[in-house]
Amino acid sequence: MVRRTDTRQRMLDTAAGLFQTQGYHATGLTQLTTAGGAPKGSLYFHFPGGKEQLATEAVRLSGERTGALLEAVLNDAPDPVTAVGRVVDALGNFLTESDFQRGCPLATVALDAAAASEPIREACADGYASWHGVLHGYLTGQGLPAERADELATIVLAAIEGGLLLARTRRDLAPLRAVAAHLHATLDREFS
Amino acid sequence: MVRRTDTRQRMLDTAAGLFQTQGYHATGLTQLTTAGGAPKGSLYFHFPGGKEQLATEAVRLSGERTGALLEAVLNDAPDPVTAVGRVVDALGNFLTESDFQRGCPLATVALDAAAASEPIREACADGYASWHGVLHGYLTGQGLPAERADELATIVLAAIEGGLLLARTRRDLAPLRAVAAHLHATLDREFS
DNA sequence: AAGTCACTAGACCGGTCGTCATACTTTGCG
DNA sequence: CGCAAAGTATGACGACCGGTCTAGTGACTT
Repeated sequence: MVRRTDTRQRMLDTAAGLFQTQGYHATGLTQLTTAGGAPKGSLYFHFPGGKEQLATEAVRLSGERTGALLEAVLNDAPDPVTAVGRVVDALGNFLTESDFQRGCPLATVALDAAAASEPIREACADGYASWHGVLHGYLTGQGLPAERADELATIVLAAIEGGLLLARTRRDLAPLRAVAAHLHATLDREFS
Repeated sequence: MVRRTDTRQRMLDTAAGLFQTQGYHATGLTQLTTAGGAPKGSLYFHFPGGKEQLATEAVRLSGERTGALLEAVLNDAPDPVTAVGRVVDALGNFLTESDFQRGCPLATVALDAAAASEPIREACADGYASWHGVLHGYLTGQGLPAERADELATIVLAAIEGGLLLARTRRDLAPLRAVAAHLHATLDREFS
């Protein structure tokens, strides 16, 4: 099929952004289409499954992009401690730059659509799983046994997610900084 | 003013439950009122501020209840390690009992209403702050210096929140268990 | 010129939140 | 006791916005 415009991709981009900050139910189709400069009718051509399909694909997109970014930052750092430090720093910057609107790309949708749509919930779960995979791969590459890397990856992910949630809600980076310090100490001990 | 019925309280109760599992925007007024057995008109008698006021008060209620529960569990335990372990166990039970619907009482609303309503966001932030205060008080009572207790309380909170988020999304207690193990080790080292 | 296909506009119906006039119940007081 | 006043309950109503989809436009092919 020859695509003549980039409408579909633009829709996904804006959808990913809006869903990240507002969640699934708070984001209306009108907002999605006008913000993306696309006509309302086009949505059902590109996404026959409607809003749910759009959200599912947007979530998958966010998950992949963030996963790739995570991998890049990790591989670019000299050691695990600075690697994770840089990841948290970057997330903190996203938060402040967006006036505490842009936290985790998946969390908001994950929570408010979990009860409503199984496909969306799955997409979020897959996203988290892929991030976990990236962390796991990195940690084993650093010499950790698979089992320990698994656990540690989960802890890093959970701590960061919790830190983002608290920081966004309190409009204050302090929780994220505390998490960063703790992860620093934890990884320091792990790779002594 | 003398209150003659319990309608208001019932509304708050059901609202707290629905908002916890579905979030703010996903929960309609119709659902709120029918689930609470009260007609729509009564809502605006008891909560002139409408849905937003109801949500704000429901969030405050959830925050206080959970804070009290947290305090009770902590004070009932023989030492910090088992104390935090019991908290995580309890949360895990809530999750499984509710088929992974009931995670953190605040997180869902915190994320999906943060961008839409400042009063609700504040109520969530206050809730988290109070939980942090409970943890902080407990840790200083166990002999930790105030500054360290502050940081550790944040870490415990963030890790648990992240664990709940991941566990709910993946419909799997594993992340929560990893968090529990990690907090166990961390506290063990702290109170060696 | 006719046909095909990517794409779009706007109408549709159902549900949203919020309001209101009305009805019922309890309280205070003569 | 009885009546007025305040407190509380009710659900029909309206303006509006939600997501959905059909009927249509217009560019490209053959």
